[in-house]
Amino acid sequence: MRIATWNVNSITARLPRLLAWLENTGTDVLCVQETKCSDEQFPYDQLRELGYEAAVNATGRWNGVALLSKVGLEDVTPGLAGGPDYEGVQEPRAVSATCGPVRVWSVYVPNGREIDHAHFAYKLQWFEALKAAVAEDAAGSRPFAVLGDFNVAPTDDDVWDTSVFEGMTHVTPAERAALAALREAGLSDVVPRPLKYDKPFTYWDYRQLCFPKNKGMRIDLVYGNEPFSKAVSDAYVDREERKGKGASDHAPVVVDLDV
DNA sequence: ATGTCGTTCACGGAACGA
Repeated sequence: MRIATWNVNSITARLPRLLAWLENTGTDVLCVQETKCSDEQFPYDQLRELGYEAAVNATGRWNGVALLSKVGLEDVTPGLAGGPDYEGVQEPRAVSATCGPVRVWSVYVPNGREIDHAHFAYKLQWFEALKAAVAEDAAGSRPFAVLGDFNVAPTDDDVWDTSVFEGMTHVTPAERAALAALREAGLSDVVPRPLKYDKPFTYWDYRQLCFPKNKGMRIDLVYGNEPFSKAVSDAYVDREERKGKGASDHAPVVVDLDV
């Protein structure tokens, strides 16, 4: 079974590439982030033609997540129970479902913006709620994973230049402690292999030729429980998908499982 | 170069988020 996560930065803008990528890779389950569309705008029909059911939590211009599956889609739960509001609203940043033998979450963790911004406190609260919401499945015997854009680089090796990130979000001890808490709950980081260069970056800013210069970060993560992690036969970043015109600023992370 | 994208609002280009 092939499972992947991809922040597409608008599923509408990315649809031709998304459909081609799904066909070419034969992905069974895809966790999508930043759909940037409403439920009405979601391309259910085109995806169904390729054999995918979709579970969607999306409201419009910002955020939005989905799960695409051709191996079943049961017990769909949109949202993060107990999660914080931001400016009075529960943003669409999580959706979970059972896809065949695996229980899966697609998450888009808040960015945080600046360390002293209210969005940063919101990010940390969101992580707390996520840990509480997944604890039971993380400790369970069914293969379980949280996949998505975590907006945190787990270690200094996961950014292209640590000096650039001093005083910035994505690398702070508080954010890394939030990831550590998820690991303590029974999840482990399924680190993909890079297809080129030495580090498995998953995101490169559109600006300043970051991708050609490989000024990237690893912020799209796969956090699996023990039964999931044991079943992993391969994991890689599909950096080819970051190339060329019409690319997202994130590359897909692909995981192959023996389940 | 705050150098790129994507969306919205509203109908060209700014504002916003990432």
